[in-house]
Amino acid sequence: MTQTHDTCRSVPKVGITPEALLATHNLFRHMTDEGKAAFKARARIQRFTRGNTIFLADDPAEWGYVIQGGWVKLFREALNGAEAIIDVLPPGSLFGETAPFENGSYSYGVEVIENVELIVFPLSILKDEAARNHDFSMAMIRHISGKGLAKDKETELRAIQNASQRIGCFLLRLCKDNESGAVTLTLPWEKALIAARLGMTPETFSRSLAKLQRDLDMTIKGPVVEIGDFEALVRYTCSACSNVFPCDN
Amino acid sequence: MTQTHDTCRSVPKVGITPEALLATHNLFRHMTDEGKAAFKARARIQRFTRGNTIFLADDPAEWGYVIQGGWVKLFREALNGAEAIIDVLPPGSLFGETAPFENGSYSYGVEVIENVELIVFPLSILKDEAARNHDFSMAMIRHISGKGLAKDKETELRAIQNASQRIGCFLLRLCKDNESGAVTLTLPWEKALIAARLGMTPETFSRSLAKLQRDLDMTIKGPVVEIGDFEALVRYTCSACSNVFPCDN
DNA sequence: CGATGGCTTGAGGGTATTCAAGTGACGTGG
DNA sequence: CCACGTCACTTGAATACCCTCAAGCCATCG
Repeated sequence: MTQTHDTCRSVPKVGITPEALLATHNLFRHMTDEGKAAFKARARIQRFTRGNTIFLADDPAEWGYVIQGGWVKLFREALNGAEAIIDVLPPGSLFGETAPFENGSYSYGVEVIENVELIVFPLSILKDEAARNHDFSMAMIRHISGKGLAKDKETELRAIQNASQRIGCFLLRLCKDNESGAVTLTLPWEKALIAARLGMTPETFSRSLAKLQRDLDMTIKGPVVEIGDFEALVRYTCSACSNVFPCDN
Repeated sequence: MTQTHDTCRSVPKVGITPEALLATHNLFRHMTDEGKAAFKARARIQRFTRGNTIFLADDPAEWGYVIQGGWVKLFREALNGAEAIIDVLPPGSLFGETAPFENGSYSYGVEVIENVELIVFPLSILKDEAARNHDFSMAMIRHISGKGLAKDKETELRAIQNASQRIGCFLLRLCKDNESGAVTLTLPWEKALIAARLGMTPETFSRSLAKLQRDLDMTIKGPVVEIGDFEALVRYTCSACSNVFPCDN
């Protein structure tokens, strides 16, 4: 019954091969054979351990990355040292890929929060591909637009939801759609990291989770969360959002 | 000396003609002659008065808009009535244009905050143009990427800056670059709206502005702000940001 | 066994919010 | 011309929310 840290928090390690990526990914699969060949020839696997910095904001952007396993955080840092977490990315995510279409520099820094394995590839491949392959450039438009949508929703949530509601929202998104009644799920990362992702301190996270436990029918044991009344959580959380569950993002 | 509301808050009315837009705008100027002809044939001028809703989030997206004069706010609304202001757009801005590349619906609502005059055009023109014109699709990638960058910065500022710093940042962006010493400027909209745009209540805005007046060398008379020591304001504000003034956005 | 790391809990404080009242400018209508 | 209402804004008091600093718990691991 007692699960170890590793199993209970494990998230599907994607471990996708460059070949599979090129065949299935909504962006990469639109590349020409020529581009795919270049990708296969030049893509490399890199590993970084927790705490390492992959790149910093404003670094000249030369490489794009696909996460095969592990987690990274995207952040921006103020002159006074304060840090804003833009996002936390799970396996399967792509990052750095929009830089060549912005100003040629990364717009955020990336740090490893759980040992990662990455596919690294030169951004020139994407840029060249977009320049010559119209189908790919259309896919890139959809790709970037989708990111913009997600950012708008993020802005809304941070503006409107309080700490407990943000946690509730996070939990709901961990569930498959159309759950009801009692649900049990496992937090995918350290609580401190979820807290940062949700824009709060670990202490606030802990207290707000305790509040959810008190007010709604929930039980938390370590990383395992039992939601007694799924609908109640939906009511509590989604009242402070423009979408009702199940929402798409 | 006493300026009326209208003059003191007036902002350059762009009043750009569809022709000029097609010739100069970073996105539109990449259209084919065919697309430009379609635009000219089908673009219309519309006027809306303050308080009117142009469209709501999740409405099917059929029209794109260019602001010739006036101001609008982009917002998302939660079920409980809370409203998150995504952005406030000045004359010259484009909105609704990314919807056809997202899911075909607008991702935010738009409401008029100061009587506007808009160029309205069918989004099918953009979609068709992107489908057949590679140059245009590349321009669209740059266009959307730029928006994404701005959103990341916005996230950073909301996370890191306190109310007074956000106001300071807002004031600095109203200034032309390379100001120094003493500067006088005029708030472009109602204070309550600026407050909402900056993610705070009107009361907090008022108090935080008073604090700036106290702590830095500033004087506020109605919508007129006198900055006594520009550099001091820069120091105070930009310490909580990853950019130093003058920043680009 | 002690050290460590993840997490929780407590106390105290700061910032922003809400609710409420009040001011001053402006316009309207008697 | 003045009374009145409206609107934008300010100010005050009480409160909610979250943060910081600090201590403590507990499981894991060397």
